Amino acid sequence: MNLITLLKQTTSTSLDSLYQVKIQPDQVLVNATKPEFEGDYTIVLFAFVKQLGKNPEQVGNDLGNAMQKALPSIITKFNIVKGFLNFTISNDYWLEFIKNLSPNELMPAIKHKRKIMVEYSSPNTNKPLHLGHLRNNFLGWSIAEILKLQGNEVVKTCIVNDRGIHICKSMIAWHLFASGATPESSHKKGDHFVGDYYVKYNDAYKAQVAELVAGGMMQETAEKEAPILKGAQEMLLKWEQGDAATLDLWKKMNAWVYEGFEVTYKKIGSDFFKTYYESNTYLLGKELVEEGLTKKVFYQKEDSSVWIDLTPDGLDEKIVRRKDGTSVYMTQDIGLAQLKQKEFNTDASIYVVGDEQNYHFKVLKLICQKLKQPAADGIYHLSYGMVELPTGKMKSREGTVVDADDLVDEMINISKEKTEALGKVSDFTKEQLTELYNTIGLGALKFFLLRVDPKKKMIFNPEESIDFHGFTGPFIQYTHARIKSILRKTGTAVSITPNELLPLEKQLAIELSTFPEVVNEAADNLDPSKLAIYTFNLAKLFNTFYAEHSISNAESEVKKQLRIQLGILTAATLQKAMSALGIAVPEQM
RNA sequence: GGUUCGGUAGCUCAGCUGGAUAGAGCGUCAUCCUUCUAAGAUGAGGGCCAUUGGUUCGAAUCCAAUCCGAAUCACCA
Repeated sequence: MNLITLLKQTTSTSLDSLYQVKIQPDQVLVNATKPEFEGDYTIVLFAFVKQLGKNPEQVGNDLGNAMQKALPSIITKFNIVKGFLNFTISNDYWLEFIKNLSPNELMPAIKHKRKIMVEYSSPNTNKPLHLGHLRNNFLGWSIAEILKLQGNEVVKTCIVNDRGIHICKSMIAWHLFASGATPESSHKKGDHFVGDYYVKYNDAYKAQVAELVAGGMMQETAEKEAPILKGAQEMLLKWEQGDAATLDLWKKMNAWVYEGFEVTYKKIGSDFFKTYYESNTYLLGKELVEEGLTKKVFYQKEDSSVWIDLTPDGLDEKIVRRKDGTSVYMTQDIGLAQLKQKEFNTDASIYVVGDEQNYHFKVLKLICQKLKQPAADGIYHLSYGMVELPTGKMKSREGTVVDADDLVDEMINISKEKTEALGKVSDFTKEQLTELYNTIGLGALKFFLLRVDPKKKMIFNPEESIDFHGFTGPFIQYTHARIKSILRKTGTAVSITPNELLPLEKQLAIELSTFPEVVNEAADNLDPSKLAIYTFNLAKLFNTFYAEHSISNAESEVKKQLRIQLGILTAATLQKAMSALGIAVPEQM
């Protein structure tokens, strides 16, 4: 059992036997003691002094004595400052902890394992990936790894948005302006090539609207009448009717995009167990509309469109089938949720989607619940904030985006420059160097995007390059490499014997002991930033320790053994935590 | 207008299930490589925690109102 839980329980039982008062262990607040006071853990007494009708000094003394008696091998002493009861934990307890912790078993599996689907990435096939997609991909990958670390089975999926009017826009632009050009002929990555035509469409559209307005047309009418828009709409219609030429063009252009995506995904390390294509799923959910009507969850208006009334739940009315019988986005999503449930039978399904769709997912879950879909309660939306530029939102069609490929390449280049300037890896082969640059560059980028609370929007300034010092991926990678360097010299065979613990040694042990809780917290909140912060704190603490105490040149052999073990455990914990963020840690850098 | 989310150091962010003197990183200034990797460490400076009121022994944290910003409330996806 972990120490904090033990302290809470013992507090509860001690108070019961002292005063015959029932206080649940959950109600007991146990904190790490502030450094300026003596002790390791603090129980806040105010919470129950009132209930007991005694002064804090009295309660603190009684409780302190009772707890020390109950846990003689753990609590060595206690003191009371105002309403705070500070316990000092015995060195033996921490020594045992350090001795028994295995680098291969840092994370005990949780009791209730689940099968969880994580859907992430969801690209559109009319443009290349940008910085916002990177946030999505890193979050999705990381939350999947965190859930796996807990012992869950995870299925990663992706839904590709490969049809619709926006796809037809780049198609019509290619049709009109490309005169047969291909990614090969223009030496471009396929997704970028197609994305260029999406921008070209938009430019042409704007020009046409302006022209119509200049000719005396109302702005609003012009926006509907622009010939290129008409062309795109016509293409969509043809696509839906299965027109062979249109489908050929669609397939050709999508294939270009997939080829480009594959390169990017490989580089950033995203993968999927199954990929769904909207062109296959956009008709799903039709039977569910019928079912909903029978169950009276949905109702039909005079024009025969079908709706659900969510006003009793504090939301609005929502359409689920148009009057022409076609389904809407929501209907598809309900259908897809049902399909995924049939195929994988998961306990929970996490959708990694931007916060602009908060409302959509609230409604989706609610409708699924009302339809009594088996997976309904397990729907979670990992909602993340947009990545914005100092000038505002990124817009693909305006071309004001930070391109994913460009940014990744830039990060790798910077890591190359910095590594070369430091000159610490002269013994590396060319392949090893390439791998190292990738590891560090991507590490910096991933950490940068994962270290903040997902639900907060973030501003990225392309003028300021992403840092390699301080609260960053490379800092943690560096700490890991440094420990490994020491361990290469000292060896890793250790035997821990009784020993006095210095404050920093104890602090390291305490920090290491909280790893499982942090993983669980990150998983429960779908928030990898909790782990990122933890790795930083651990690395920072180790660096302080490193500057203060020598490992290979320790005061005594006993100390050396102890510190080697602390080094092993710290390196392993950093490696585990970082890999759950999708970041590799090098042996040397 | 309704709903939701946010406002903490010059900048980027932690802390938010109420607890001791509000913490990091970057940037600024100063110190530390003949001893395990200086992508490091140590220290200084920097704060009406948006505003006002309330609850409480105790509020950055909870409640209410106000101000500012964002998203959303599509027969778009």
